[in-house]
Amino acid sequence: MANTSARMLRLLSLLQTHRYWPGAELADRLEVSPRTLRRDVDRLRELGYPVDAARGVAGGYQLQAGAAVPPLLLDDDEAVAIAVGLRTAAAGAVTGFEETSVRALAKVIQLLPPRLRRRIDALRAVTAPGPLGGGPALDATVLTTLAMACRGEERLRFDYHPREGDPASRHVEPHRLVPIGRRWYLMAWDLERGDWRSFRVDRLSSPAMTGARFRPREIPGGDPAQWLHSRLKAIPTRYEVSVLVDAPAEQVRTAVWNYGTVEELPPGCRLRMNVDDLGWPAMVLGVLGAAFTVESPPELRDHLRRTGEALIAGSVVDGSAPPWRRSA
Amino acid sequence: MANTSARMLRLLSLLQTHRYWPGAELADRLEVSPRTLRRDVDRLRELGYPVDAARGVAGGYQLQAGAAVPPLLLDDDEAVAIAVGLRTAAAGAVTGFEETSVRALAKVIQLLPPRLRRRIDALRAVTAPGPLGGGPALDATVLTTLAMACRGEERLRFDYHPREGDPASRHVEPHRLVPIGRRWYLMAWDLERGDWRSFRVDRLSSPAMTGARFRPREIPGGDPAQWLHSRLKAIPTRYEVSVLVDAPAEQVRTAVWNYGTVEELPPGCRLRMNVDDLGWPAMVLGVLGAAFTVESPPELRDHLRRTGEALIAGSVVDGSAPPWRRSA
DNA sequence: TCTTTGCGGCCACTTCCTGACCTCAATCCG
DNA sequence: CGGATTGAGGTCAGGAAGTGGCCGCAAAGA
Repeated sequence: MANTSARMLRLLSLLQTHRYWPGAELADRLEVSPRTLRRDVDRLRELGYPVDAARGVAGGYQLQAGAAVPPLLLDDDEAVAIAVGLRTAAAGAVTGFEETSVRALAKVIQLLPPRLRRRIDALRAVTAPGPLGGGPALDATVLTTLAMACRGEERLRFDYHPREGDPASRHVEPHRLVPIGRRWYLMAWDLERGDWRSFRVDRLSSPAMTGARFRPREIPGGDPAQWLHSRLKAIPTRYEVSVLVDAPAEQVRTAVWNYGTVEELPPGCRLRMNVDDLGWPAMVLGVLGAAFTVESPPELRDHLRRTGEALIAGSVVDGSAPPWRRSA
Repeated sequence: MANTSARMLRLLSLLQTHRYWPGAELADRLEVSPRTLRRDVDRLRELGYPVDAARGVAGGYQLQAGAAVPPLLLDDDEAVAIAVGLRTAAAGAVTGFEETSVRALAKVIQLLPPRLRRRIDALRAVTAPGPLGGGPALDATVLTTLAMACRGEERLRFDYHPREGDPASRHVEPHRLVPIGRRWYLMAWDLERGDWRSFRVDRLSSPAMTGARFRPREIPGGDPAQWLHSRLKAIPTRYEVSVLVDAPAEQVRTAVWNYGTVEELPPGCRLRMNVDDLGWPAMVLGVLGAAFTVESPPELRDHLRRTGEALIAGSVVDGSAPPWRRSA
């Protein structure tokens, strides 16, 4: 603790917390003379972290924004908040940030003390917001374990429940984690099969890093995202939704988030979505409040009619017991 | 750059990135002898950051999780991802983390270089997820400016558009930022009126820190959240929704997020929400797919009927032009 | 078994850190 | 305007600490 480096870190930490610190107080906290404090501040400035100083009564030091990101010195709550925020972003709350968020999350998680990790894991699954249960539930712990294994180039064992067939244990060299649509895929070299495989993260459970490290192999084709895309084209979704909507494309785009594609078709637009569950498109259409026509699939028509009837039924004025009680 | 402190930070940074570093390479990068590197690693360990070392061929150093959060050394992308994630969490994506997230966000934002801040601000408004336009649009830049002013104890000017009356400029000493329900409120001492006031953040625009610092006053009653709550009770929402739902309380609770309260009423439950817009409760009811009865308000019945009819209308099979084209 | 790679003691040399003292400069207050 | 407060920074001497080179040792893996 008597170290200079340690003191500099503490100083940085102090400067990151409150905001204006009188020199005397800083010197006191760091247990050095004011002269040395001034030198420390100078050192920080030389390192590229601009420290602002105000003179006169109620003067003090303050860390400002500089050219580089200074080392963030976080307390527990802040670290947890950051991890939680990243996890949400990774789960798709912010379009386009899934991958970067997972990378940053892996870094943060890896450095976090176990007790904080537990606090974060306590908020178990993070569902992508929006679908209200329509999206696949994503176990954030699984996701971060995978990300850490990719980063650390560590072999991985997990149970995998394929679309068809029985669950089985796998042993792989994990390479990349790729978000496509609202899902995450793990690209890995399957050690038992001796070939590249992609795994849907939500079908994967109890991943465990084995501790064995490996040298990354060449990824076929170079671009993993593209490779995955080409593989996934073959996999069908349950419903291909196509709806003509009488609303500006922009409005529809906002409502569907990035769950579907919107095609301008003045004065309205065509909305296409690939989903396994019809609840989400129904909700979007209901909220839009615009006229629309279903092109496909027929099942969506049924679903909409049923939802519509349910809404109307519930809106009936009825002073007696609710219908679901009467029928019971 | 020839400094020990700087080198330690660089070492920490390196150890935070890849994962396993051969000692020779680290020594090379830091431009010191291997012996000194070993000493640096020791120093890190003494500071409480556990560095794992593996011997033998393909050995190396690796930073592990320790008792404390080590200084996070982030690159640009990671910093942006963190800020974006925090912003989303602050906007209410994760229940219960709004306040902590905003605090952490203020800290991060304050330290971020302007170019990164611009990248973050480019993703303008973050709407609370869920309502799909139903919640108030929150300008994240405004929110962080307020948080920074609170933290830095700097006076603030902004334009405020009250619920009733004309917009006017305000000059305040900002004290706390409090999330209540889905909204943010700023507690501040109004300098012109010489009294405590609360401001709804989404009614507030172009905030600017004046640079003048102030000494925080005593907050009346001590607990700001409570004080605000008592103030807000008086303010009515437009609709008080109450619906009996034939579904387990737990399921309903998941669907409404924290927009309303759910009261067990076996075999179903009663859902209460206070909203300004009926779209959100309608959506929840539609997605639930359970039978329900509206208790109040009457407007919700109309709204549901109209939505239901719209859904049914759109589900009609019709090979020709869509209805909204025929009528045009 | 042999090689690779980290561990850490020892030593001499050099660097830089520290606290004390001083003068100066900006800011705020009355 | 003058005095008080608070930061800036030069200089100096003593001492603490960092450094590289050397060594033998201990794991881990082929």
